[in-house]
Amino acid sequence: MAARPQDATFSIGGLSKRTGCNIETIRYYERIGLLPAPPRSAGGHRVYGAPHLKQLTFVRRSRALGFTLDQIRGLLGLVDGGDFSCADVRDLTLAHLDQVRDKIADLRRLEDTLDAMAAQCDRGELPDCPIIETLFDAEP
Amino acid sequence: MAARPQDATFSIGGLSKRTGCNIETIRYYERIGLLPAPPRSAGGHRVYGAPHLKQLTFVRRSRALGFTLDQIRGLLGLVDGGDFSCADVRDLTLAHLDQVRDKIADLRRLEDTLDAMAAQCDRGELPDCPIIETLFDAEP
DNA sequence: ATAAATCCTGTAGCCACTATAGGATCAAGC
DNA sequence: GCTTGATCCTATAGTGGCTACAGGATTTAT
Repeated sequence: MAARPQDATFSIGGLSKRTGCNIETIRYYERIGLLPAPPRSAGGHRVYGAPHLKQLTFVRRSRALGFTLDQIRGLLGLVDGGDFSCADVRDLTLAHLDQVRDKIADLRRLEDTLDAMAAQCDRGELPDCPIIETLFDAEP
Repeated sequence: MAARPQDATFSIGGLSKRTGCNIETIRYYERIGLLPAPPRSAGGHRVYGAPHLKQLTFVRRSRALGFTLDQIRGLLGLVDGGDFSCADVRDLTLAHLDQVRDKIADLRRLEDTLDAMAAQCDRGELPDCPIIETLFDAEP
């Protein structure tokens, strides 16, 4: 019997290369229960397969989308439960989307303020630095 | 002689109320050298005055603008040096502004992706959850 | 058989705080 | 002057999400 590709196994280094996830981070995820502990070789090395690759990809992709590890745990719990509802997943996603939008709004305000500060400086030839003045004076 | 208002002193709690900065955070800033250690009362309580209030305001305001504590240390160093150049301050501000803009761009991409994912779900009546599918599949 | 690469565990560090525990001191009222 | 309650003190540990060692053991390639 030829080994099918989905039966392939690999070391933690292999998993790291395939996912772009740091080795230390993989072990960290296992420690905090975000990845299942894989079987070990005779010498104690971790041996991964396709399901681990899939789950780690899920975690990394979710992280890249800004989900916290706790939110990801929630998503994985829904998936693993089997009978998860699509609506639950959607709710989690929308809640996160709201957070992202809030953050963007915050940063935009920040951008405006910083921009205004730098612009004041542009006009140059002032006795004191207007940026420092702004920072020292209490309310915006 | 009547005490002028700028000679007023206050406890750490007073400084906290005046700046909105947590007491623990004030002590933390002192520990890491971001605020000078104030004189103490006979019993060992910290006694603050106007200059401390001014500097803590500076720190909090800079934090609110997203500067890291290290950047703030840099700004304070420039100010304390006395002969700081306005251009240096401006450079630091502009560098930070760039970082903020990068972050906004990142979050916008995130927003788009999350939005698209949620929208897929909206169309409903699918066999499997499209969000979960998306997260499990490798590249965006 | 050996050398180099990879792996193991355990611990500690990063940022910017926040939260406790277990006391000491202060300000106000009587 | 004394008591009470609020405030203060230090020291230590925890948060999230990793990252970076140290000091070995194992695997892989030659």
